[in-house]
Amino acid sequence: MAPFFTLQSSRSRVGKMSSKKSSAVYVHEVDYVVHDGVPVVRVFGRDLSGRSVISRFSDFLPYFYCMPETGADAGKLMRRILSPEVAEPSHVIGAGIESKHWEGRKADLVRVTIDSPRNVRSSRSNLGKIPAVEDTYEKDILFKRRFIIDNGVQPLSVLSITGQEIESKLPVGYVVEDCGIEGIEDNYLSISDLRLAVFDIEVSCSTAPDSEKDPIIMIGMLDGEGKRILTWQREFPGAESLEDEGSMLKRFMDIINEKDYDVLMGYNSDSFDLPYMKTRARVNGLRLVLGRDLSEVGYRPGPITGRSIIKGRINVDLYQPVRRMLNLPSYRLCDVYEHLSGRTKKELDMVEVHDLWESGEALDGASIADYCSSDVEATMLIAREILPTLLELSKTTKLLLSDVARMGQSQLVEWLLIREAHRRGILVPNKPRSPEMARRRRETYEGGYVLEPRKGLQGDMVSLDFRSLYPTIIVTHNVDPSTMDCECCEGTNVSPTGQHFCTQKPGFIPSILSGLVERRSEIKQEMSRMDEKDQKYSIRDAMQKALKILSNSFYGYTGYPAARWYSRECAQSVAAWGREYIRTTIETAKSEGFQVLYSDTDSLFISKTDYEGEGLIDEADQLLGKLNSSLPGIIQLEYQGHYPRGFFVTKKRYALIDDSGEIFTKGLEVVRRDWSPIAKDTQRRVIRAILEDGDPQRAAEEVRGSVKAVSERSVPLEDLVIRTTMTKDIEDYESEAPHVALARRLELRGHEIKKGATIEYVVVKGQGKVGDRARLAEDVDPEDYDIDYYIENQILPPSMRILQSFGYRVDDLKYHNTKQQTLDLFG
DNA sequence: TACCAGAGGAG
DNA sequence: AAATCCTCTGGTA
Repeated sequence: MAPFFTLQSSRSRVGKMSSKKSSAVYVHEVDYVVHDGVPVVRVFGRDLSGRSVISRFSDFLPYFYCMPETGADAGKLMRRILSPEVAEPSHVIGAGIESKHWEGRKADLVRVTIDSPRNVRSSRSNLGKIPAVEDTYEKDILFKRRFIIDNGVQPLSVLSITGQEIESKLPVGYVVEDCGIEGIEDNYLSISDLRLAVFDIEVSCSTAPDSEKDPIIMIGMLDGEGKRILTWQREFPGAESLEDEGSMLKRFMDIINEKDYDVLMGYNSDSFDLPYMKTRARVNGLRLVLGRDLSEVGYRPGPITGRSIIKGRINVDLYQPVRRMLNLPSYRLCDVYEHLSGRTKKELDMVEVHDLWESGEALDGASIADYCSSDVEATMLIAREILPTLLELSKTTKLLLSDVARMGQSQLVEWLLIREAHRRGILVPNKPRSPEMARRRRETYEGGYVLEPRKGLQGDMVSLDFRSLYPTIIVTHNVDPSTMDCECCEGTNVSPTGQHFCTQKPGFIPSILSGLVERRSEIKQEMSRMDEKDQKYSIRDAMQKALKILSNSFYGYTGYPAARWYSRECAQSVAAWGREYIRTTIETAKSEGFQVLYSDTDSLFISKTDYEGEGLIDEADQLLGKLNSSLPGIIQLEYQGHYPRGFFVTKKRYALIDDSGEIFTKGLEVVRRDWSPIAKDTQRRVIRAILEDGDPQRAAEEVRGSVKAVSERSVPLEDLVIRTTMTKDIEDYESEAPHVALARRLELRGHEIKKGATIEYVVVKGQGKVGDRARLAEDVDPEDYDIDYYIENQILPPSMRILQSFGYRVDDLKYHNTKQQTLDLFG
C-alpha cells in the first residue's frame, strides 16, 4: 500500500462502533450532497424487509492524479503539492503516491485528495500548471460514479452497510448516517422486485404548449396494481376529479411519495412531462416534490435534451432507449405501441385535446381520459419490452439504471473500461481535447468489404455469416492499444495494415471483451435448451441482448474520436482483418465450385449449379466445415439461411424470400423512412409479385395500378406524404433541399423547428423546384397534388429499379390504358 | 452533365 | 456524442 499523508485527520468510525448496526440494501440510486463544505454520498434503496433507506457516507472524498514530468520525482512533487502555499488555494487535503499501469509500464503518480467535488475543477487547473506536473488524470470522473467504482458497488444488487439510524422527517423509510461498507453481494433485483410506475400528462393548449399559461388537465399513472387518472373540474368515468390543477399536482405527488416507487418512467418525460409539471407546480404556488428525500424535481440542461432529476428514484425516460434499441420508422408513442403490440392506438393532437377539454365531449365515443389511459398503457408496454435489457446493461456495466438509460454505446463501453481499469490498477486515459479530437476526425481508415452483387433474379441460395466478426477478431488477435507493436512478438500476429499484437499477454480490451463474448455464447447455449415461453428464457434473452449491444460497440468505440481508449490503428487492423477473412472465404467458396452472388462485410450469399434445397444446404454445410477448420481462435462462420428466390438491385439493396415464405428486404425504398407510402406500397407489391409468384407481369400491373390511382387523384393525401428528418438546425444547412425549404417557410409562419424534427410534406403542382412546392399535408387540397411528380419521382423509380432487370421500360409501366386516359381528359 | 450536400440504410 | 460503405435525390453551376 502506498503511503498516504493527510493534512486533516479523517473522521474515525471506531468511536461510534457500538451504536452502529449492520444492514443490507438493494441499491437503486446514488448521488451526493454537500453539507458544511463536506461531501456526503447518498445511496438510495430498499432494505431486505422492503423498507426504503437513504444511507449516507461522509468519509469518501474526491481525488485525481498528477503525473510527474519525465524525470521528475513523484515524492518531491507530492511534497510540493502538500506545501501550504499550493495545498490551501487548491483545496488539497491529502496526497499519496500510487503506481499505475500506463503506456506499457508502471508509473508513479501523485494521488491528490480534494475537500469537495465542487473544488476539483479549480484544483486540477491549479495543479496542472505546476511545471513538474506533466498532466492530470481521472479528474472528470463524476463523484457518484467514483464512489460506485472505488467501492465496487453494484447497482440493483445488495450492499451491506453499517451505520446509525437517525431521526428523519421522511414519511416512509429511514436514514442511516455515518455509513461504512461491509460487503457487496451478487444478489440482483429483477424487474418484478422493483416498484415501478409509468405516468403521462395531458395539456390543454390552442397551439404549442406553453407551460406558463396552458394547464395540465390530466395525469395518468399505471403501476403493477392498476391505473389512476387524475383530472380536475370535469368528471370522466374512471377518473378521480380534483378541485383544480394545483390539487391534482399535489395528489400526484402524494401518490408517488406514499407508494414510494423505485422506478418512475415516462415517454419524453425528461424533456416534456417533468419540466412541464415543475413549471405548473410553480405557477400554482407549489413545488414539484417527488424525490425520495422529499426534494424537488431538478432539471439539468443537456446538449440535445435536458435531463430531469428525481433524487433517489430511478427516473427512466423511455424515449431515448427506444430510439437506440428499436429500429422504427417513427418514434411517436402511438407508432411504437403499434409496432410492439400490433394494435392501433389513437393519438390526439394538441388541438383535439383542447377542443375535447373545452367541450367536455368525446371523440368517436372516447373521452380524453380514455386517451390518457391508453397512453400510460402504451408506455408500460414499451417499458416491459425494453426495461429488461436496460437492467441487464446496468448489471454488466455496473452503472446506475438511470444512467444506462441515457447513455450511448460509446459511454457504456467507456464506463465498463473505466471500472475495469480501476480494478486492474490501470490509469484511465484522458478524454481528447478539441484539437486532438479534430486531428482524429481527419484520420480516416478503410472499413468493410462489399462485393458487387450478381444483379437480377436469383434462384436457390444459402447465406453464411461470421458470428460477431469484429468482436471475435479483437479477441482472437488480441487487438488493443497496449499490445500493439510490442517488442516481444515482432513478425507474428501481424494485421494486414502492418501492426502486430502481442501473443504473450492478453490486452485490456480483448480480455474484457472475451468475457462478454463467452458469457453470451453460454447464455445462448442455455437458451437453445429452454422453452421459449419460460420466464427464465426471456431473462436470458435480455442478458444476451445486453451482451450483444456491448460487444458490438467495442470496435466502433476504438475508432471513435472522442474515446479515451481511441486507437485508429486498432480499429483499422480489425477492419482489415475482417476484409481478409471475408475475401478468403469468397475465394474458397469459388474454388469449391460455388457462385458468390453477394457479400457485405461479414456475410455472403452463395449458390451452386445443379444444387437446390437440401442438396444445396448440404453442400454449403461441407464448405462451412472446411472454412471453419482453417479459421483461427474464436472466429467462426455460421449457416444463416436458405432462400429459394431473391434478387439483388445494387450493393446493400436486395430482397429475398425464405422457405416459410417470409420476405426480407434490405436497403430498398420499402424500408426507408423518406419515401411516400404510395411509393413504398407499390414497390412492396412489386417485390411480392416477383418473389412469391415469380410473376413480373403482375408486378408491372401493380405499378400501372398505382400510376392510375395517382392520375385519378383517388390516392388519399396521407399516402403521398414524404417524411424527412432535420438532422441539423435550419441555419446550419448549406443546401436548400425540399424539407429544408419547407422548414424555412414554416419558421416564418411562427413554427419552431428544432434539430431532430420530422418534416412531412406533399408536393403540389406548379412550376419550379420541388422545395417551393412542398406543403404540409393539412394545407393541401387533394386537387392540388402534383400527379406528375408522384408518378415520375416517387412511384416509377423504385419500381423500375427492380423491373428493369425483367426487361421492362418506363413506358411499359406508365399508363394503365392510354385511351382511357385520353377519354378521361375530355370527359 | 457533373458535382455536392444530405438522408438513411447495411452490416 | 460507436465505426465505414453505399445508393439515391434535389439543387446548382
